[in-house]
Amino acid sequence: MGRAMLRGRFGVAEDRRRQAVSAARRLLDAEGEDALSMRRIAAELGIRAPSLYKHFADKAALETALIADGLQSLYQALDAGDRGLAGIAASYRRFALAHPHLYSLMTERPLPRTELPAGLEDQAASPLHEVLADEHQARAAWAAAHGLAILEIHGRFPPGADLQAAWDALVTAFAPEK
Amino acid sequence: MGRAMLRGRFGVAEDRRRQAVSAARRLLDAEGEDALSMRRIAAELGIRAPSLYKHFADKAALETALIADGLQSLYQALDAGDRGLAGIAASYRRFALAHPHLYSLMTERPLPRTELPAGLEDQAASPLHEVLADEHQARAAWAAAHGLAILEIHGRFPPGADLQAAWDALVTAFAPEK
DNA sequence: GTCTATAGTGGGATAGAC
DNA sequence: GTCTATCCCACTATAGAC
Repeated sequence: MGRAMLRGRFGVAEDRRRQAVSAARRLLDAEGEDALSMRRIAAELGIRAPSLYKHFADKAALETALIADGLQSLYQALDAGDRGLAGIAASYRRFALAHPHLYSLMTERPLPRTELPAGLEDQAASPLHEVLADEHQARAAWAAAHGLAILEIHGRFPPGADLQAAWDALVTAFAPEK
Repeated sequence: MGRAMLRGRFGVAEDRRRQAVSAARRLLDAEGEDALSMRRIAAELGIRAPSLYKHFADKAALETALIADGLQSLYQALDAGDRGLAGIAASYRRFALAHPHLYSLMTERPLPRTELPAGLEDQAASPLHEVLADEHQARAAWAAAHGLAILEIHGRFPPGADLQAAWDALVTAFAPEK
């Protein structure tokens, strides 16, 4: 039995990729996007930056893996929570606020669609589409949730604003039973 | 009569400030945020980067002036258009898509409230508050408009998606007469 | 108010040895 | 697959002459 099998589904190289993505997520959560340099990520693994290029073509490839990881996590968060519109909204908000820098990285740039695992984007969106069948309504509702989340992350609402009330207003506005 | 009076309301320094902000806006519109360096902005004026520090304390101060200029333009766009919710939405979208990099700069970071002209933020928000009196609804509607605009700017919707239909769904969801 | 010169920082990425 | 050494880049910002 070769070593590869003892390591399970993936070889060493794949492990390093996963480790690098985890390290990048830790850095992002703890220190924000400025900390996301090849040097810092490598240091988290106890190696030097040039070694990362044996596992990722360039920094963009590492970021794409990070975005895919984030989409997976977001889907799990939505899937695990309450299935109604209010529940989805609550899970979405909770995820965004728990990982603000990751959430920004995931949403404030074009999606590298061709580099992502097939179906991942649709999977992450599926809980919302299950409760809002009309695609235009679903897009508007997603945009509204994203807007509230990202504006809250960036501290754009007046200090002391009751944002839960704003989320409630969003849910009411798009409530399917209306 | 001194030279200052011949120049109108502001002196030379103030002119340079305005020129720098205009140059920054041109650069942003034409080449995006990466082009917004002190060197590039100075070059647009035919001077060197260090000279800009006679007019702005640091880069953040220049960016704040740029954001204030953008808020002013946004208000003018909203004020000049149709006053209903649909009209405001249309003007908002048009402004964001006409100046995507400026719009990103204006919204994807905390607002430097204490450094902005007093009342500017409220003025920009006033057209929406005139049509949506409930503050929670107004916040949700603003977030929805921002979400649609910024996601469209970043190319996050599926290619070929009918985004006008999504904006229509937004307006319908928040329509005051409902 | 502009200039030149430069300090100081940090980044992505490659070459080639082991 | 990791290392060291290094390249090349770009940026913000300051000092001091004019």
